[in-house]
Amino acid sequence: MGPLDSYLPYLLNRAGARIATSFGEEVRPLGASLQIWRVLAALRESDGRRMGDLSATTSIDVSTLTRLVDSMEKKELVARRRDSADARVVVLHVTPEGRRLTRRILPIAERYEKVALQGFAAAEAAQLKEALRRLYANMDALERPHKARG
Amino acid sequence: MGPLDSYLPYLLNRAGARIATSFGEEVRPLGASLQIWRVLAALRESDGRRMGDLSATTSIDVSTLTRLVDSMEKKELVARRRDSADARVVVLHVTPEGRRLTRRILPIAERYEKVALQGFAAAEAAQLKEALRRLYANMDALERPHKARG
DNA sequence: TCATATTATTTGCATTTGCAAATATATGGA
DNA sequence: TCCATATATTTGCAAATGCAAATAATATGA
Repeated sequence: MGPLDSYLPYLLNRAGARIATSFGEEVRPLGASLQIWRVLAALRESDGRRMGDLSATTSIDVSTLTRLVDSMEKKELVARRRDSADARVVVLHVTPEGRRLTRRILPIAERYEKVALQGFAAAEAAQLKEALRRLYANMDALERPHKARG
Repeated sequence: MGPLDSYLPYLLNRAGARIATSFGEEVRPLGASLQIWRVLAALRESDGRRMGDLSATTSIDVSTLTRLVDSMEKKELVARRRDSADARVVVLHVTPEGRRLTRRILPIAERYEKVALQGFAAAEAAQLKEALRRLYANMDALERPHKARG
């Protein structure tokens, strides 16, 4: 392996960690955290998702998610509901308070996207995103067979 | 903000998390972890780095790093040494045992790079890496002034 | 229908994490 | 020299994390 800064996982982690840390600092004064935002963003995309689904889309381990959702329920940001069709399933819904917080964080999130891609032509940005999707999909090849991914 | 899967920080985190989780599972049987690997890889690039430097290049918080290095010392993978010129500084050196572990992990790391970039033309891969470097540098714009980055 | 396997979520528990404060050393003036 | 400030690392402590086991409900098949 050559120099670190041509090693893809390194570059990926470094960029991701930097955004994550900085973003976390910014939303903290709002009583939020990066992980809280991830859940809210996933619910904003489609409300009433189940725990396992949320875990897959947020990349938060499902056991960690359970406890994160506990805390979010205490803050009245979301509400758990048992699925009527399949009682094993728990679905999450945002509350008005959750929507309010989401609205406050959204502009920050948009700013991050903008700053991160500063100096990128639209086509370059699109290319980068597509590459990240491809890369993610490529990892299927290493996944242990018993554990599927969304 | 549009759909999650066109939001860059989301794509970045998702790809990074997936590689990280999978890689972590693979090196665990070797008695290592992703974070241990990050430190070893940084030292492989240049041995005898100080804690703050290592923290910056691995994206591991320096207080976390202190304790990680404690555990790595116990495993005899690295050795702390006080800098003779400036006694505040601690520099880290790999031990033979550390080099042995590094050699065992290297092929795994190389495989990850290969798998992640499967189907990418060389030029595409180079482009992606360059984009990640640019993106990282772009984050300077948001960094609070007092806190520099390497 | 009963036993067994499967799927979804939570819990137990030890480890890791990261902010803030503490410690240790260094540096640059009065 | 002494004091104030800056820099490097560690520690205290509470919270977050993640694996494995436990719990709960459903589906399958004899």
